[in-house]
Amino acid sequence: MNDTEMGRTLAAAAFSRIRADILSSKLLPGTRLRFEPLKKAYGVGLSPLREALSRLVVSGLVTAEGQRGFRVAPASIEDIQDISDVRTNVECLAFRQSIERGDDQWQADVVAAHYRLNLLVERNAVEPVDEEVWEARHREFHLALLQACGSRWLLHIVSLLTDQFDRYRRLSVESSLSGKPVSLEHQRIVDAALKRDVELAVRLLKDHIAHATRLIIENWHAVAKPRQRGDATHAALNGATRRAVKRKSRSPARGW
Amino acid sequence: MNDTEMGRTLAAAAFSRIRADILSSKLLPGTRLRFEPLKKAYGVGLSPLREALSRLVVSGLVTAEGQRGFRVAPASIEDIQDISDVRTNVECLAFRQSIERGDDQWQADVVAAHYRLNLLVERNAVEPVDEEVWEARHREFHLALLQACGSRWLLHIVSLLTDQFDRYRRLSVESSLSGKPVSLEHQRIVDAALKRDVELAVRLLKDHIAHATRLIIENWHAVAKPRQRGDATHAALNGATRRAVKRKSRSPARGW
DNA sequence: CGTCAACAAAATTTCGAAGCTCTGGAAATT
DNA sequence: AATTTCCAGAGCTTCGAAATTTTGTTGACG
Repeated sequence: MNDTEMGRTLAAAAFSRIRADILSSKLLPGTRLRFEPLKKAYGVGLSPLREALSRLVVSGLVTAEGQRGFRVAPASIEDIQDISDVRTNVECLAFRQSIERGDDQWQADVVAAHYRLNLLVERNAVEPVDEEVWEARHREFHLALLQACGSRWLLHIVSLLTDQFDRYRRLSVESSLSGKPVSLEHQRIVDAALKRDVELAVRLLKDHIAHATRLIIENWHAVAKPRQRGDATHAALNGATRRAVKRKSRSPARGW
Repeated sequence: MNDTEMGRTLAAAAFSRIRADILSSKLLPGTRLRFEPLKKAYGVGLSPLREALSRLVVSGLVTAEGQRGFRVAPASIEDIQDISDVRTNVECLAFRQSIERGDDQWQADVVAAHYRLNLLVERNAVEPVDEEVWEARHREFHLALLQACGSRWLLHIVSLLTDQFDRYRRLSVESSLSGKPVSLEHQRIVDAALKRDVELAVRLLKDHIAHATRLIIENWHAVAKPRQRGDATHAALNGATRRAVKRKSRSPARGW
């Protein structure tokens, strides 16, 4: 495991790894997160685990209910619709500011990030590329576009929303790696941004997000419904299956 | 302590209480958060404390550095300026949607929240009103304005930013309780919102935030600089004072 | 006299066990 | 037969001590 992301404490490492497993849909929405299985799966004790899960609760990827433990945050069409709307608004705002304020260094970073992303897409035509790597590059590309906005908080909020959005995308869409239209959209966004055509660039980004959202929602019924509130942490992590649990569902929603 | 906010676990209770102490500036920016003092101050063990502090890290009110413990998030003029800008953008967006979508129930809630806030201001002319109560009502009022926006995530983000903003306001401004101009601004915002004059209402809200931000920044040098990276948890919680700590400051910033 | 290394003290992080709450099912009551 | 109460098992939460890491100090060396 790379030590780039994983901080210096076991708790921070567990946080990163569980977050990654939720984003990659190895842990499905509604899955109960029991401690014994998690201990075995991630090889850490209770304290770091609780700490990691607590952080994920505030991040919105996990829910905590009273004395009844943790679950992967549930997923719904209403939720992804909301996330998509808010992300569009916030990210376009940041993009606008970024284009207006960006200097030469920013332009260079955008070009570089775009190039690195494309490299993967091209290589993928020859040999299969690790999905995880593409996700990282894709995230870096979108971040690069906004980097010059000048607002730490805007970037932080976009980051939160990107986590949420990506979870839904990866839950619903098989893989965006080989998507030709996606690459074309990226190219056009870069072109408009470098030409400082704010209105066009922002519109293209907006369409890009809308396009992705449409794909997510179209595929929704095919993927998301089965075993929504499933119970099996262990199952999720090694392929076995268990019974689903019926419960009166004490208004789960999110913990805020 | 009311059991409304404090959840059902000790960890959740500690989270609420520490959060409240940071927002009320009982715990100053940069203050080291050592465990022994905190254990005594809040009467809980290590596990719930760590969990609470972990959640506060993600909330942006506390920073964590490797194996060197936790601190109250530092404060700076750049930071409050950024927070103010982002809050203005996000909150105005939510307000706009709220006015457009709000129904009768929303109007009634706005009027009620405004009335409850004013009640306190008037009572304050007779006997001193608890600052904590005013803060809660003030928050509820602003929330009521946005409640009809229809977006859970927008409200969540506004809530995050409000925490940050309020910390700076209470750190810098003595008390907004008896502020006559503030009350007038609230009144005008309500009037415009009820008349569904979106442009006017949004502009007034924008000015309201800008006004508060100006006060914060004007008072900045008088309050915020002294003992910025102070060391004393215990001191902060009972009034004593200790030496300041000089350190090479391994790029603190925020933990994201 | 300043710099560096080793040591000792303090603080944070982690582990494993004990306490408490919740869940599910069986027995008793209506 | 349906509802309620009680009990046992499972699981979550919390505590206190052990293990690591950091920090401050002292002494040796250049």
